[in-house]
Amino acid sequence: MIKVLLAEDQAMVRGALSALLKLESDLDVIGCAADGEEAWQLAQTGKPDVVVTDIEMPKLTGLELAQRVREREPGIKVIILTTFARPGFLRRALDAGVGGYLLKDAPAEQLAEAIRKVHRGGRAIDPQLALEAWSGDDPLNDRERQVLRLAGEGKSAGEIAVQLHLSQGTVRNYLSEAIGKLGVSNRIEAYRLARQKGWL
Amino acid sequence: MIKVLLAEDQAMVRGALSALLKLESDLDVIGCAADGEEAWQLAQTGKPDVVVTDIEMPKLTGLELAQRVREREPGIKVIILTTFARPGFLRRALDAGVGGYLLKDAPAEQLAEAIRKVHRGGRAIDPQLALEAWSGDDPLNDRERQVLRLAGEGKSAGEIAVQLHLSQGTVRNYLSEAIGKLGVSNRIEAYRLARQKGWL
DNA sequence: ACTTGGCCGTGACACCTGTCATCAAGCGGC
DNA sequence: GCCGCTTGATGACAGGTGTCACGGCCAAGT
Repeated sequence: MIKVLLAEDQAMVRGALSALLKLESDLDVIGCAADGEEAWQLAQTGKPDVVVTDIEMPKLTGLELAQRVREREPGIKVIILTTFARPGFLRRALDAGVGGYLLKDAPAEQLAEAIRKVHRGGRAIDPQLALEAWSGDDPLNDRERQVLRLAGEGKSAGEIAVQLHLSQGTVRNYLSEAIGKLGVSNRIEAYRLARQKGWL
Repeated sequence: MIKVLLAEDQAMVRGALSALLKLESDLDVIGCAADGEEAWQLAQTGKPDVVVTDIEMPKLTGLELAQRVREREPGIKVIILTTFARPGFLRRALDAGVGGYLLKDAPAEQLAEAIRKVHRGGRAIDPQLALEAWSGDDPLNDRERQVLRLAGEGKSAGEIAVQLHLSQGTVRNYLSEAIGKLGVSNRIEAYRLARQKGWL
């Protein structure tokens, strides 16, 4: 009997996934968490074999959760289950030592399969995504990322400068750098591209 | 026995919701569709009592599907099940005559309940969303929406002008109008706000 | 025929953006 | 020490953006 903990912020999806896994006779859903923090609590008390988690969650993201689990509960495996086919996310997930990375686009049967495979010590990485992951590296540095994030929220160079304690000119330099590196022609496109790639 | 058709583009979620509904003894999931077009085909052949559909789907959105169902298969009820708590979406859904509008944030039990209620001829609208829906009207006209959509993709006034066969100055006027109406200070914020409200 | 209102365009202005060359301070490394 | 490197600042410039006033056109209303 494989003990599974489910972390997913959308209640409807959480309940549905739970129902899905309960159909499998060799899986035991020992808990459901609505955010990363709750998942971490339940992981410590419930001692699941595998944690299935979304990435975008309140309080603690799935990636942060994975990292913490590896550091402090290395016996527990983590599988990321997310909407986002972003190479950057997969990269970071692998860095955090996850056992699996599945997309919500994948057929439902794959989830139980992945849980069994990871529990046996294997890895379950979405195949087409695995290819993409090594196709493009994040060219941005920390400052460029920060600046781009704020620019994407509609902030002007001046506002960004205040927030980051830089001069306005420096902010514009970083933005210009980012725009150049990404091969686009303005901050909006730069933001969209970086976001789509999972680089923010 | 209530016959249910499920339309949802993410396979994992589709399968999970199907598993969830199959736990209910009075519900019969007669089909699952991965896009709006497939859902429409299955709705015609399978004659479900209720269609549960996501909004964002390939080929035909949930809103368009709802409209078509009301026009050509008025006996079939539609329930929208979506991530997006956007007043504009709810408004359009109600205009399309849907029987229910649920959020994926809602507890899983509500789905079966909503299906039963709608099948009995009732309505199942997410309560907090119903309030919001009448709180703010879309102040934008068609041109402003078009221009804002393109601006949000990072296009400059010149590029937008070419695409819409307008002059660059006119495009800037529309953008300025939209920015003013939304009470923000640049096109990026205007785009984000309009998008968040479901007005694009 | 006259007015009203929506749609589109123009021109002018201040300000913001994106680019580039350049400079200064700090920080390991050999 | 001197070197190379990084981080941040500065100033200048062309071009884009946001605002505004104004003018023409056309389809209703009256």
